[in-house]
Amino acid sequence: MTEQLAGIDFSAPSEVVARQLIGVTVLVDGVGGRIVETEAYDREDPASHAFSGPTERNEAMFGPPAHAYVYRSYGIHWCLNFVCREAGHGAGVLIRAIEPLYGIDVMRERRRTDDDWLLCSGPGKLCQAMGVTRALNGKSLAAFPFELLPGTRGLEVVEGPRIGISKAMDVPWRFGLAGSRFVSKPFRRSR
DNA sequence: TAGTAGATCCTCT
DNA sequence: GAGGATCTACTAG
Repeated sequence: MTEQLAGIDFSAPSEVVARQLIGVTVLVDGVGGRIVETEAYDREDPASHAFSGPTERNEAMFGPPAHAYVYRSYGIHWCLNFVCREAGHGAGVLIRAIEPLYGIDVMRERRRTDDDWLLCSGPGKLCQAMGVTRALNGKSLAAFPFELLPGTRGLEVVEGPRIGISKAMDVPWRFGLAGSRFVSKPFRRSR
């Protein structure tokens, strides 16, 4: 149905969507770039906001797939998730890093840096650079200001343990574009 | 260069 | 009242 966006089936399990999102270009109001790093979160995942059931904050995560779930982290930063699976499931993919391609000047101004790596190499940074706030929580990824463009197929995707969480750290649900210098932390090259 | 701690505020218990 | 899917600056080696 409409869960297909940029060639991605958002009704698939979060770890599948997280892998497929690598290489896809995401824009917010024309500003953004290519996704180079994601993390998958699922309802049955102790590290996930959805683990303890629906609340006012994570309501969007239990909404329809291919929608945005934006939350505040550590009271300071915003983090952007894409909802997947089906409505009511409570699964999502955290966008951790992108390669800046569009509206770079705008991002540099928002982030107050000329270093492209510092623009979007982390969940909080990319939200600041792209102007993501809670105003976008629950918005459809198929409608303005969001825009998703299909990525290059056949990209090499690497995986590893997730970052910045205190539970289920051994689950390899972090995905990244192999060889990209724009990931927040380098992946340990898997053989 | 790598490691550590503080900032800051919303949400849940 | 406590903790968190982070970022940044500061310190030690």
